[in-house]
Amino acid sequence: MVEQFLRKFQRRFYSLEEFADYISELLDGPVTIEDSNHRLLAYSTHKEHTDSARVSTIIGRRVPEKVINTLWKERIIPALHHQNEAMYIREIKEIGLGNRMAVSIKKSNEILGYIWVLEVNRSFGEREASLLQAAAAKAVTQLQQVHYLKKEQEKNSQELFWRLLTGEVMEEEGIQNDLQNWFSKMPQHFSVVVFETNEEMVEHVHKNIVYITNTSQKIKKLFYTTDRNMLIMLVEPVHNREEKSLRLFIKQCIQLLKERIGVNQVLAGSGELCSHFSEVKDSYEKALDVITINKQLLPDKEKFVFYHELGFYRYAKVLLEQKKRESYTEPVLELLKEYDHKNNTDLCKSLAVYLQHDANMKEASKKLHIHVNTLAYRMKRVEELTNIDIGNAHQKSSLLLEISLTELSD
Amino acid sequence: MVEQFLRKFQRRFYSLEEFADYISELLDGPVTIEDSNHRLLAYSTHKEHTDSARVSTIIGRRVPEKVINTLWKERIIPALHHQNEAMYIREIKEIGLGNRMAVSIKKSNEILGYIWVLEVNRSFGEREASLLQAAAAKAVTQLQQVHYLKKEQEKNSQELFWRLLTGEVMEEEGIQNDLQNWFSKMPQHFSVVVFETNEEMVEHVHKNIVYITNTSQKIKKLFYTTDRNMLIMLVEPVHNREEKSLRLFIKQCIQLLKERIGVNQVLAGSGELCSHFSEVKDSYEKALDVITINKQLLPDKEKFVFYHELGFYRYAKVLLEQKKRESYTEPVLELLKEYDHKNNTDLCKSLAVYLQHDANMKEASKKLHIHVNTLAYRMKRVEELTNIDIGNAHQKSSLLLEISLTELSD
DNA sequence: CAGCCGTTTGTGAAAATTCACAAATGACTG
DNA sequence: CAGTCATTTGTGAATTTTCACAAACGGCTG
Repeated sequence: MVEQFLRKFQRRFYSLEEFADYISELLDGPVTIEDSNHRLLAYSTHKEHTDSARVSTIIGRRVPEKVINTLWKERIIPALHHQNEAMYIREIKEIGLGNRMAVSIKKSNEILGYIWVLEVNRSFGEREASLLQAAAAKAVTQLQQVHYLKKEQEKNSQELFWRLLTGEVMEEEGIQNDLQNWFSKMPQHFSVVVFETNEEMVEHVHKNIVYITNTSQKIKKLFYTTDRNMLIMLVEPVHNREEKSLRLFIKQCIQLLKERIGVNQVLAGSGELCSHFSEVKDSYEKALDVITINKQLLPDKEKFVFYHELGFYRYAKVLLEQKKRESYTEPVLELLKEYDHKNNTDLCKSLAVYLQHDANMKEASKKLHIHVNTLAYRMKRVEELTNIDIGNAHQKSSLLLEISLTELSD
Repeated sequence: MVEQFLRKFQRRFYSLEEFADYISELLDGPVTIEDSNHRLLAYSTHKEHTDSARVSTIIGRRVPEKVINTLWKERIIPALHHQNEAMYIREIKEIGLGNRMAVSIKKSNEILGYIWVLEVNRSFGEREASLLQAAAAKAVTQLQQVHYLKKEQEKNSQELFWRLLTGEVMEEEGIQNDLQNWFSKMPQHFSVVVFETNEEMVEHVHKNIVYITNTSQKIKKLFYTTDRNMLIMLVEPVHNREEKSLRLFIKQCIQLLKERIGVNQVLAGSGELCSHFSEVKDSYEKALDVITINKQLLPDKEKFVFYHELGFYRYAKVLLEQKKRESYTEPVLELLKEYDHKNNTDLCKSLAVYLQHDANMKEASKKLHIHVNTLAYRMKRVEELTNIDIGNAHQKSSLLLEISLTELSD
């Protein structure tokens, strides 16, 4: 059936809008065409009512993040990626999505975009699915030039970005000009974000991060480039609570990579937010520092996002160097380790968790799955054995530092 | 009168004991002769009863520390130092000291020792004072050879000590032999203690420290030497609670220097306790490290005694280096400082004291002389302004570290 | 000068933490 | 195998800490 409909598309369209309207007429429903990042490319004018998801998409010139997330959760987008046929999608009330049909626009397995048609007048069936599939085939040629232009732009942008990253921006004048050409509105605050994956799957993971970034509405991607297994981006938070939205974006990014493509080994880090392009280099280096620490943390530890969150970890390198150099072992921990080994106890870990939970007996004991009094007893024991005063801020702080350092893999 | 009694001492004494007995007969009371460090040199045999202070001195072969301290507090020892005449001393019940007369044995202003005579049979008056003064004059020649021998010994001991300090002890065999000749009983545990004074008064201060050390019964001085404005000692704690007695000794030493000669600028530090002479070098270096930190601490801060007490301060050097290098300022503290300056508030100091007092509102507020609720309010304010979570162990620890580092003079 | 805002202090109730004590367990020992 | 010792858990009372609220203060501004 598809073959016969292909003929219907053997004509020329002078714009994507015209193409959208044509499909709309054929299928008798509102049509939306998006690029691979769910940015609006074209939409049909159609008299009939339209669902709220489509309205927001058109107003915002992109599919709302919530809608994209739901489509992923419902396995609709993955399904569109995997198949060439058009898909019928039942309404999803909570995101204002009515019944519709969708198809992905693919060229040799690469996603170029999507076509959506709402079901308003006629019930969609086999016939409409085939029609849409034919439309998608035609769309490939329509989109390719857009796609090509973007790739060209990207190349230029990456060159510019590297100049910022390496601090090769001495001729402030020139770069300012370049940048003014680049942005319609100069970004106010921005930060370098780096993602690092392990060697395999680099390309796949990077593609997905870029996709997530492009569809994220918490931040705006200004530049991006890659360096071996690292993806480096300059991003601008959209909201006023800048740090927060940036943190949210990074956390979500890692979360989505896990959910959507099952990749766990992605580390991320952000440099400090800055407002001058001369600071980009510094932000980049700080982002790398964050990643370095995250890499050394135990797997179950909450990872850092910003450099200023590192606290004493920002000294980790020189501290570990000194520790290695002087071969002095903190006597308290040494003694406890010995005692633990000899008596089959767990004082060391208990102390660590206790300190990591801010000397909060309740929380620490919960974490350790022991009774509060048990922990209290152990801490009293620790005090007796090591002769430390557990209510002394300096000692506590020093021990926590020492414990944190020994926990770092090196 | 003194001159006429001098003739009575124009004879030869074949031992200090004989000399003591001779004085005892002349004055009709028990006699004790001590060296400059209140170590027993000789005592008369005398039938009459003797006070408990004298008994303990003879049993322990030295004047008990408590007695010495009281004699200092009562300004008796300083008086003996300053005058050449014999002094009458009223009984001091709490240390078991009966009425007695004393004189210092001096050679050109250097104290060589003391002679004590108890008043038991006859009441002492002018005549006895003059007799005792004459005895002291004679004693000079008696003690000089003891004194000379000791100086000789010291020279050899200092050479040996420097070999230990510089780790030039590769030929373990040889040094072991030397040491075995040196000590009747090989010391079990020992530590290097270093005192540092500012440039003026070095000699005076060092003399006093050595005196205090020699009279201290908490520790035994094994070796000592000096290096510019530093006094370096190897000491052995006498009691089983070794660390404690060593700490006590050092604290007391500094205390006594303040009380007795009004010197405030003395810094001290101990290395770690060790039990092999090959560890002496390391102990020495650690003692120097402790002093370095103590020197950098704010004047009102409690000073450290042992290296293992330094906690994170042991990393101070590399941390300060990195801070200087990277010119990154902790944003939380930066923000607070700014706010304080603009609004004439005291959030920075409040946070510092709060953290230094282990997040204990009551203690911190007491220290700051403000109401508990005021501090609570300020801390809430800090949280709002800087967006930190004050109940987070890592943040607290990091901030305390950062604050402590900024407080170090560099 | 009234009024606002940020700050400080006081009060007392509510919530939490700490502490003492008892009992049970289990490993190790003479 | 009884007994000791270190450890764990439970209970409830004592103590401390936290929190909300009111009131007052002082600098600043319209």
